[in-house]
Amino acid sequence: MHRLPEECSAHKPAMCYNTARRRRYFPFRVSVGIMQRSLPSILDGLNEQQREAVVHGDGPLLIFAGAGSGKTRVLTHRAAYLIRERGVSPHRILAVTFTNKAANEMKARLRRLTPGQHRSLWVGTFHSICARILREDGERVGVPQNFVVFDDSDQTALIKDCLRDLQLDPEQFVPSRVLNSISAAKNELIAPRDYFNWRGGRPYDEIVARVYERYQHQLHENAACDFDDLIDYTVWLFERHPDVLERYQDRFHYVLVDEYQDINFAQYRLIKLLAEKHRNLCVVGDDDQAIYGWRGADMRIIMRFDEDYPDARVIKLEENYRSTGNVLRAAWEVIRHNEVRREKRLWTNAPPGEKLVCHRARDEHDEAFFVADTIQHLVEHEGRSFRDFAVLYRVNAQSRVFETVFVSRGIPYRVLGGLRFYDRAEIKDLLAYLRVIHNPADSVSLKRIINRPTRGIGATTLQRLEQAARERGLSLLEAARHAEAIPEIGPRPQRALAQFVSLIDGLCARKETVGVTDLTKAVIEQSGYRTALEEEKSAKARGKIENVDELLSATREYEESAEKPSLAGFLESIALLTSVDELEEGLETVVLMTLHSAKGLEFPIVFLVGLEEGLFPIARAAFSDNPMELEEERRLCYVGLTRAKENVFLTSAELRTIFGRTEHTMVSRFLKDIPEELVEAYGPISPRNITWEAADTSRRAAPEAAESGPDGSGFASGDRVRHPHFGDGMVVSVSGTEERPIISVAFPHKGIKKLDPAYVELEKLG
DNA sequence: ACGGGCGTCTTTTTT
DNA sequence: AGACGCCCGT
Repeated sequence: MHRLPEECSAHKPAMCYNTARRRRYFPFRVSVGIMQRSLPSILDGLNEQQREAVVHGDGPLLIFAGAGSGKTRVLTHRAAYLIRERGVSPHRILAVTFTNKAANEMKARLRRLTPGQHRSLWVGTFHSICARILREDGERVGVPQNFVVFDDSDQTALIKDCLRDLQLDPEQFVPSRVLNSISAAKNELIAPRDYFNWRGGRPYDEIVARVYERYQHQLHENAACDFDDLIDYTVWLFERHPDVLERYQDRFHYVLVDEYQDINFAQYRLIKLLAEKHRNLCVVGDDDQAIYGWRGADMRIIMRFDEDYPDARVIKLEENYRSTGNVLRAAWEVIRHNEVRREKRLWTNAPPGEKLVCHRARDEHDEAFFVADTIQHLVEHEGRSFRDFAVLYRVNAQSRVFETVFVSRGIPYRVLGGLRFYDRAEIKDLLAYLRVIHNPADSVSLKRIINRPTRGIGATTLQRLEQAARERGLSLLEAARHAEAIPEIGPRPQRALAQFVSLIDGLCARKETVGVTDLTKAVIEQSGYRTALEEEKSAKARGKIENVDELLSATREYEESAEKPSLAGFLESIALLTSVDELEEGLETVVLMTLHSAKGLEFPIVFLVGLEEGLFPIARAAFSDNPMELEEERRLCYVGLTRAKENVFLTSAELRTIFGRTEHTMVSRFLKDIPEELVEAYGPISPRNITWEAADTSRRAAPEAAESGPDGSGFASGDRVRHPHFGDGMVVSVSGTEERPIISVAFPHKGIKKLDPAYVELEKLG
């Protein structure tokens, strides 16, 4: 019998901080169900619109599915309906989701609705589906069969190499920014040679274009794709090889796409090509929940669906089954301020429920105390469990204070999206070994491990080796294999290299005969990795050894659950894992995550924290004169509010220290959008460790009451000022001493400037 | 070749 | 406040 992990850990008094523990490989292990006597009905319990969407026949269909309107249900029931009632072979259906978790959930539900048939249905994320297609047919566009997927850190490492090769100053051309530009181009299917014109031909763009070109070249040399390549190469495969496209078109008579509001141009193109022939394209989305514009998603795509397909059926799902009336009303009051949105409004039969609670804390510690107090109170006195709560924040950096406070209070919690298990250095090292074994051309991974653990191959040797590899057109491993022919490398490093090559060769020889777990074991032992850690004898090293052992249970788990386990499959599934995929359900813990990660999830009680101008909405949007950025922030707020089934707590801090800077804050404008009658306010509370009852007595009428302009400079947060050079801006904070205040002013396009009024003439605007 | 220590820089969200 | 990179001493 397989013991599910929650059975083991649910009643442990200790917390399961995910900082110490790997999360399970598969977020969803669907428990083996009892045999279905009779199939669940497909149409029962659906409302009129849902039913309409499910039974829609052929032709394009657009479903606007508001938050909590039963979207997943409609999607799965539609697939089941096609299979059971219309005789469509599941083999002919493709369903594209945003996360693996959503894909797994859909599979699990389909298993119940169409037992025995669900297996041949393709469900996956854009990236996993494309990876699968490229694995099959990628060679037609130059993608080798054993390609690897480069993650974020691989990409950055490679970009840095490219900058170095082109002798560009990484100060001037910040790797992460260059990478963003390249990614933006790839989202729009722009190839390196078109980049310069596409961007408008500034001198900077010419440089980026050269880096882009080199980067692509290097990816190719490494037999690697980055995330965006997976989509782009598949589109190119389809565009250049109509026979391949037709094969897939004929396979997938029905295409379903979830989260359509968050797709980018390349993904749009891909879906368009796939669905072109049969035109049975069903897309589901909600323009009010479009929150990925910053990474190339284009909500105009969903807005224009009915222009693209004039015969499209459009169905709106507006009945909400998740939240109370008050929560829904609050969400509405926020989102209705957006200009760019389809007309629609969620409604519910549910009672109004409790009011939202708002609290303005003194600083971020008090904010965390308030959240902890509230959680403890509700758990102790109102029968709530820790799993009922989610703390949602705008930026990951906010999680730390909550972690500290939760640890001290003994509140069990998990943080999503921080440092993932697979991002840890020791795990990445071992994965790099596996990747080199799988794909010897992967020089980025090889560089990572060539001297880890240290084996006498230092920076100088590596440099010489790379040089030789470049000159001879060899991969790093090939160059290392012939190290004795490189005169620049001394005899000692040559021997070390020879030994390293034979280590890799030995491991490669075993990859065909042993499973992933045994191979990984061999890597850990033969590479000397474990020995090196054991010799270190520090607490840190012991933790690493634990993680290394955890990796072995991950491979074991993979081999048990995968249909056809392989090294390639294991590596790929890790590369395409998202942070929510690691959210295991049913654990008795509070969950902390960003608002972005929370999309698609729901919790009885939600804390929306850090509701401050400049944090949420984030500074860039708050002080930008591009209203679209603010609209995206507002949608993010809408997403946060609609995660709650029963209660919402909204918090902010008067003083916030973040990234080592302390600043006075103003309450978020989103909070002010919510009508007073929906909100009750608590605070401010000054003594720490207050109890809920204490907070209760310090109830105040308005949360903004504590806002003040705290100094003698004549300037306060929120003032509009005119600068002789920068123009008009808004004071966002006042710091420094009372005699010598320093004022931070946000100027549109120019960012936030720290100004000393003693030197600059600042005119206060009425 | 290697590791420690110091200084600098960065901080939106992530498939 | 933390991560990272660089430089220096061993």
